[in-house]
Amino acid sequence: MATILLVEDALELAEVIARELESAGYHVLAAGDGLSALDLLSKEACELMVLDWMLPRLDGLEVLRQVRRMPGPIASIPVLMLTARGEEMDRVVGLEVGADDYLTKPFSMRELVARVRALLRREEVIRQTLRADAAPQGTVLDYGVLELNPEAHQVTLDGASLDLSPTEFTLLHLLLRSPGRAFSRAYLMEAAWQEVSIGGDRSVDNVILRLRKKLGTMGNLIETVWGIGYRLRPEHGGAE
Amino acid sequence: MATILLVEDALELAEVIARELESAGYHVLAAGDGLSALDLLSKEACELMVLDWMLPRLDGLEVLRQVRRMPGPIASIPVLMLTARGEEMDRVVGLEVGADDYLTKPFSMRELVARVRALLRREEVIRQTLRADAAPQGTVLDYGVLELNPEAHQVTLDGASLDLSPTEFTLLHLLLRSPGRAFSRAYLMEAAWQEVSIGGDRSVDNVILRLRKKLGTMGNLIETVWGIGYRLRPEHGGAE
DNA sequence: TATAGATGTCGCAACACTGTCGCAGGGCCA
DNA sequence: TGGCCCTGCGACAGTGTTGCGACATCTATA
Repeated sequence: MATILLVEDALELAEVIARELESAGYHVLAAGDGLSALDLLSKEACELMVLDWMLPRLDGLEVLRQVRRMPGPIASIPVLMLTARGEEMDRVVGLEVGADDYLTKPFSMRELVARVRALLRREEVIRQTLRADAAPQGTVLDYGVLELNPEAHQVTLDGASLDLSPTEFTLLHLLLRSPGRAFSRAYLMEAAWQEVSIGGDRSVDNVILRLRKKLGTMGNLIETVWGIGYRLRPEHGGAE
Repeated sequence: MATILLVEDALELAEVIARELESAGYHVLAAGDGLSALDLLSKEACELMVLDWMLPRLDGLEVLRQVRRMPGPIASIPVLMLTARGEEMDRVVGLEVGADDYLTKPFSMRELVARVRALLRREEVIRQTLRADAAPQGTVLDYGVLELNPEAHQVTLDGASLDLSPTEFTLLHLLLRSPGRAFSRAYLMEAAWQEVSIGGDRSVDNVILRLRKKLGTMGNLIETVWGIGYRLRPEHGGAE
């Protein structure tokens, strides 16, 4: 699981947050001030930083600045800022230095975890996008009797042309690029809709439903991963 | 490597972005306001523009408008717009003015780079395809009962000569060169009109409409790809 | 300058797409 | 086993897209 660097000087709050994140399945490193945060960051591999605005020795803003100036990929680590005051000024400054998201105290642990999860997910979407981008775009994807041609924007099933709507096409394309991999609804939402999902992810369900219907007997190619989302049935020898 | 024009008035953010883009291998030019952006753009060769929505002197929207009105190919430069979370600028508004993508602050640097790369890549693909499509082709194209002779600038349907207007001819020629490939309206616009489409792509519709009409019963050779554009029905054994 | 053909724009109607809802069925955990 | 949550699925309404005729504009030509 992902490692999160928590930078918070208020000990009690730090403990609560750490516990919460850990029970959400993350590995948490904690720092009580800015300097040790920077120190830790340069030594340990972290995927995300939760950073309090007010810190002893080196405040959050300054930490953020320095992080962004660090060499290597660590400089672009996603940062979730915690700020006590909701004053507009603070936000603007924070954002301009390059925080990825912010949360104003007081906040619920539920919300914190949600934001963290969202940030990490977005990061994953980005990584995938970059990878997909490196591959030739117009590649025809083959998957048993299914064939998807991005250039012609067309899908054929067993040679017969399938008439898919844009959304259906995008989603199938996504699934087809990583057969066997399970995608969460939220992930699919962000990747195919380019939007942050705010609840109501039944839209994804519906597209899947329609896709399955159009696939007819091949509808079972799309498997449901209970409690998670969907995936394309891993392709194994001639099981058609 | 590609040159990117960064237009952002918040200095710190601009620096962070510039550093990030540069370490991603791009050459970055920076402007702090709209006027200097336009100035720079007309003097230097840039492949992409990252444009903040809120700018002193001339806001992003206006800059974009003027850019799109500039003479020459520079008008079609890909633009990635930056907006703050508060300023409700939807995809809709952005796309209406002709932004190719947009990002809402706060965003991660990784995401920015990902988008930039995606835009440049898309542009590159389009350029290549356009070049290929523009290559002189003297070959007579056959497509079932349709025959197009570029030299004679003539089309015959079932042996009978078809009277096409120049635009209609160009468009049909384009479609005919890649049967089955789906063309977006924007692409057709660029290819046949040598113009950047800024909305109003109903012109394409109309040419298609007229083409279909002239093709008579064969009008259904040109298929509509919903939400995308048009394509010539792939030619394959009597699947009518 | 008048005319005809070519081409872009507009508006309306038809249609496709998509998100939401409610209900039913089934898996998961205590 | 019972309750709860998740998923499947049909229906429906709002929205966006396309087809198409009508009209305005532009251009070349006599």
